[in-house]
Amino acid sequence: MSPRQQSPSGTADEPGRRERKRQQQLDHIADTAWALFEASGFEAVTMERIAEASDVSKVTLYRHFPVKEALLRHVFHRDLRAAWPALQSDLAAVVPGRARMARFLALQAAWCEGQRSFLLPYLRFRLSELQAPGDGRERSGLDAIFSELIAQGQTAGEFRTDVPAALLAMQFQFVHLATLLRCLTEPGLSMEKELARTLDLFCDGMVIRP
Amino acid sequence: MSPRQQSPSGTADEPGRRERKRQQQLDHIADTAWALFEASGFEAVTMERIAEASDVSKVTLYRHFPVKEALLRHVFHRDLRAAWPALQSDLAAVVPGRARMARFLALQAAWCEGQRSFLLPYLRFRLSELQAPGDGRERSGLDAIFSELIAQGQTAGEFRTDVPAALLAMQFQFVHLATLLRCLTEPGLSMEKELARTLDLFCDGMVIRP
DNA sequence: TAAATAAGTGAACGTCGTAAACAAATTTTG
DNA sequence: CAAAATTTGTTTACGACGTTCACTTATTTA
Repeated sequence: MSPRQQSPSGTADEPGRRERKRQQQLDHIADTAWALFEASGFEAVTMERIAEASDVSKVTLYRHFPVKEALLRHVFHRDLRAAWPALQSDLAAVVPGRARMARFLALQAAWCEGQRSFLLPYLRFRLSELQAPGDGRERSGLDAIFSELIAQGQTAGEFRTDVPAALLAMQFQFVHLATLLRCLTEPGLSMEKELARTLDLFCDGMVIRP
Repeated sequence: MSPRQQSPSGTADEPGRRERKRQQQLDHIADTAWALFEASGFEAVTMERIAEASDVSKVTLYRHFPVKEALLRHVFHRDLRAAWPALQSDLAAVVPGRARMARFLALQAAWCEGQRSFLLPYLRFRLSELQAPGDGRERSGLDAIFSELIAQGQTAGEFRTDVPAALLAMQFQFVHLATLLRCLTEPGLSMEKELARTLDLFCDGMVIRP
């Protein structure tokens, strides 16, 4: 055979056969788990059953997904990556800053409404892993997005710059998660309205001013 | 024996022998656990070891404290109850609203600095049980305090009233917890300064105004 | 005094998540 | 191309976790 090189093309984005099989394996396990969740509910499905149904050993399953919630994260993040281009061009049509954030939250609310079933355990998980921001954990797509949206608002002169965008984003992410959790646990709340209210409160503050 | 009545005195606050022994038992277990935590660190101590050291069966331990973190909560809440009167008279000397909240946070920061060792697992726990506010869970002392402080600010005309005090308190509690967690995980941050900054942000909002 | 209630005990069980030792496939290196 | 190194996966076993069940003991209530 001719000695072919592994990453010959200009960019180094060719994952290699091993990495490709790995991603396949990940997707396969996550999809299998998702089907089980839909059949029996998230809580009722055990890791052993997922391993069995995906036809991998328990140890292998744990290597890829240390906790059950990570399976949800895999699917949700894959969805987000898929929806990102369309989302981005939609946002580009709105002026940066507060208005663009409001638009993003409205879109997100609509998406979340369609995911009510497994959103609660996922948010719990996100909240618990949100605690140690600096320790090399893989940052979710969301905080990167918030950071970016807020930085845009700062550049536009609309948002204060005495607090770093990353810090503002972290604070906002907590009230954001809190709001979503409230909508999921308290019945009859509109996610869109509550998220809009949270954004207003975060922008205008609690103190009354003329 | 003469037929003594159980709760004869005007108020019904006489706990009865059983309840008294129960509280004793709770304190005894929590204190024993605390000693173990200080000796070996929170994570390293197992529930079995706590049961053994307190000389109660594992089932009994789990009956009183379903999770290890509940032991921390017992001690922390006992401390808060003990410190509450002094705290309250201190706060009464400051004008209600933002200034009083700032004072409370400063006091709390000082207290937290002395509790660094086991504060992190406790805050994680609080955050996780904070999710379902309405489902009959025992509310911590803190959210009641925040609700009260914020309601005072509303009465004084300083805080907006278009959002209920309870909702403002919940939102604030999240950014408050987030700030404490950040101070514990990132080294070299002053809790007092960061909490003050969080309060300022919550009061004034993210948007720049003249 | 008798019945109801609450707290506690001991043993056993199934699940969870991990560690150790080992096998197979794929890069990398000589 | 073959050998070594790395990655991926499996089997087995183990300790901790949290719960269930049947059973004692103490207190409250009738």
